[in-house]
Amino acid sequence: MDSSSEGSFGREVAEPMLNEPQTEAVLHAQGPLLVLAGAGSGKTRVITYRVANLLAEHGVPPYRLLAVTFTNKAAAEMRQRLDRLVGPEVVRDLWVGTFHATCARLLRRYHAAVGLSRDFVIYDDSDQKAVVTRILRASGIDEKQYPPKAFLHAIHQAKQDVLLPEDLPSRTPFEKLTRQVYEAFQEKLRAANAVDFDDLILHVMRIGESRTREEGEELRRKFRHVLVDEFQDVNAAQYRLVRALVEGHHNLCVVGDDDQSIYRWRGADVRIIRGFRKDFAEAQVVKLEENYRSTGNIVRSALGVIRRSGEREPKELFTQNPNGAPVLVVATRDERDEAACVVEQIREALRRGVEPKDIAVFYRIHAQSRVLEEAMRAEGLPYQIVGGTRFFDRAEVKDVLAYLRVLANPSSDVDLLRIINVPARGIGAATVDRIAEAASRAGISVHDAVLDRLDACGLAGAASKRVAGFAAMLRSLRAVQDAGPRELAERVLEATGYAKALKDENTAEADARLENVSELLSSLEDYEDEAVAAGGTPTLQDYLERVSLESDADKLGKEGARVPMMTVHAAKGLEFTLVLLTGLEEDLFPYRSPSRERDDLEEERRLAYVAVTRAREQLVITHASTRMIFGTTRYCQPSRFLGDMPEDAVEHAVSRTLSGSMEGRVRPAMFVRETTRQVARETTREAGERYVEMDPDETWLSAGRSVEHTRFGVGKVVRLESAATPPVVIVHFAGWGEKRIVASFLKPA
DNA sequence: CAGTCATGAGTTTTT
DNA sequence: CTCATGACTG
Repeated sequence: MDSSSEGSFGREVAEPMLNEPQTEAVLHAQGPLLVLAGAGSGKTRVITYRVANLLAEHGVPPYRLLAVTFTNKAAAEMRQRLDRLVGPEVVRDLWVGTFHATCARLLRRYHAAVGLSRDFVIYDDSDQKAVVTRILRASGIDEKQYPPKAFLHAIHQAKQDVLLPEDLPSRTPFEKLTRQVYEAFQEKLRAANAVDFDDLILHVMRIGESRTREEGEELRRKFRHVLVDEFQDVNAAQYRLVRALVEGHHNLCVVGDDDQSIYRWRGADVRIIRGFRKDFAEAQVVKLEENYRSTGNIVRSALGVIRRSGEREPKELFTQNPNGAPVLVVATRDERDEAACVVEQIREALRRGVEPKDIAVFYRIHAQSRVLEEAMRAEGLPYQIVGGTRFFDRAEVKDVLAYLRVLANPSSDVDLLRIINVPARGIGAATVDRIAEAASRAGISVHDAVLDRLDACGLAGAASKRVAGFAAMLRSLRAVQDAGPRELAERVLEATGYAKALKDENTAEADARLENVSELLSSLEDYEDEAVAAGGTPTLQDYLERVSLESDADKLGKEGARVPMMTVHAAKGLEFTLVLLTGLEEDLFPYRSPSRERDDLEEERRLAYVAVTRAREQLVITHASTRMIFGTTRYCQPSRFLGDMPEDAVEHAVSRTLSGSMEGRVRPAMFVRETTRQVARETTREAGERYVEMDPDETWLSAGRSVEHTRFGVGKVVRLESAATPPVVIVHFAGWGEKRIVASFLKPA
C-alpha cells in the first residue's frame, strides 16, 4: 500500500492506486476538490501524493502549501511519508500541522493584530475552569446552581460557532449569566496574555477575514494551496478560517468521510462537508469507495451498520480483499467474563505471532477499562491505556509547568495562583484571596501585585513575610538568564523545594509523582535535542506550546510491545490486525446517558462504524448479559448494531462461563413474567418451573412482530414454527441470530 | 492553614 | 465503584 518509490524533489512522483479520472483530479486538480474517502480507502496516501505532486509537478513552493490535520500524529505521519517522496529538505519548509498548532504558529507572527504579546500562553481545560471558577466567585454566582462546567461548555460552543457574548440569547437567567461570564472570561484571558484552544482558531480567522488590517491581506495571500484532512470534523470557525485562506484562488482540497463524523459534541459540524459542493459550486468531487484495509466480512459488517444511517453522502464501500474470518460475536455473562474472553483472544493471537501493537481493545467509555486492565494484569499481558489523563495533565507535571509558564509569561494569573502555595509555604486561601482582590482592584496581574505592590495588599505581618519570600524566589528565578528550558526547570525544582517536598513525603504515591517530574525533565531534554537537531534554538515558549498541543495518542506506537487499550473515539484514524470491541450492549453502545435523553443515535452509529473499520483481519465483538457499572448492576441487551451486521459475515459464540450457567440447572430468569398485554393463564407444570399458556388466537407471534426474551433481548419474529401449546417460533435477535424459541419464554415488546 | 471525612455526580475529549 | 469537591476539625 505504501509506495516506497524514492522520488526526490523535482522527480516525477509515483501515482497512487486509483482509476484514471480519480488520479487526474486528486493529483492535479486546481480549485476546490472534495475527496470523500471511505474508511480504509487510503486517504492519507491520497493527500500525501497530492502534496508531493503539487510540489514536484506544479512547482508550488513548499512554504506556500498548507496541509492541516486534526492530530499531531496524523501530521507526523504525513511528514514522514513526504520525507520519502520529496525529501526532508523540502518537507521542512512545508506547513504541515494540526489546526491548532498551525494557528499557534501564525499567531506568534501576527500576535500584535489581536492584542497579544508574543509570549502568550495556551490555557487548557483545567486552566479555563480555574478562570471561570474565579469569575463565579468574584461575581457571587452560586457554583452549585450554576456549575463552572456549564458556562465553559456554553462558551466553548459559542466560540466554535464564532459567536460573541452579545450574539448569545439572554432570555433565561442562565443565558444572561452566560453572556456575562463569557465576557469576563475573555477579559481575564486577555489580561493574562492567554488564549484557549478555540481562540487560537478564532484569532487567526479574524485576522484572515480582516479587510482593514494589512495582516489580513498578507494572510490571505500566504498559501497557494490548502489541504484539510478529516474534513468532516471541522467546525464553523475552522471552516471560515480555511475559506479566508483560499479566498483568492479556491485551491482547497478537503478530504473526509461524513460516516466517520463522531465529534459533533465538540462542535464538529458534519453539514460542512455535506454542504461543500454548495459553497464551492465549481468543486470537483472524488469518491474513494474501495477499502484496502479490511477483510470482506469486516467491510460488509461495517457497511451493515452504517447503511441504516439516515442522511449520508451516498457511497458503497467495497473491498477486493478475501472474506477472511467471520466477525466473531461473543455473548458473555458479565464484564469479568467479558474481560476473560478478551484476554483469551489476545493470548491466542499472540500465540499465532500477532504483535501486541497490532492488537487493540476498544471500549465506549473509560469506566469499562478498569476490569479489562485487571484481567490483563492478572494474566501478565502488557498493555497501554491510550488517552485518559494526559501526562501533562498530572498535577505534579502541571505544577512544574505552571512555574515555567509564569517565568515565560508573568501575566498568567491562573498559573501564578496555582503555584503560590505549592509546595505548601504557609500562604493560605485567605491571603491568596486578598492578593488577588488587590491585584484586580489595581488592574494588574497577581504576579505584579506580589512582586511590586505587596504592601498594598493589606496582609498581616506573618503572611506578608511569607509572600515576600515567595516573591524573592520568583525574582531570582526570573533573573536566570543563560539557562536552557531543562536547566531552568531543574532550578525551579531546586529553588522551590518542590523536589525535596516530594522526597520527604516518602510514600509510594510521592515516588510516582517524583518519577513523573523526572519524566518531564527528560521530555525537556528530548525537546532540546530535537530543536538543536532541527537547526533551531530551544526556547521555553516553544516547548510550552508543544506540550499544550500534544495529546497522549500522539505517543502511541512508541511502545511497541504493549497491547493498546482505548475508547473508540481515540481509535479513529488507527488500524489493527485484531480488534476486540467490547460492551456492544444497548445503553452502553449506543450510549444513553441516564440523565440526558438527547438522541445521538446517528453519531453512535457512526462511532460503531469507525470501531468496526479499524480492524484489518479479525474483529471480535463482546457483549455481556449483566454489567456492573457506576456501582450498580445492569441487565444488558445486545446492541442493535449487532443486528445490523449481515448474518453471513458474523459467527456467534457464547462464553464458556455463560453457556455453563445456562445449562443443566433451573433457569428462572428465562421464564416469562406475566404481562398485561398477554391473555394468558399461568399453570404449574413441574415443581419450580412455571409456564405460561398462550391463547391460540394471539397474533403477537406473527412474523415481523417484536418480542422480548429475558436473555436475548428484543427480536423480530421470523415465522411461527409450531402452533402447539405453547407455540414455537423462530425469532431473530440482534447479536444472537435466529433462535428457535418456545413462546412461553417470550413476551410482546 | 492543612489534613480528614462526607457528599454527589458520573459519555466521548483530535487540540 | 471512583474521583473530585466542599465542609469540618485539629
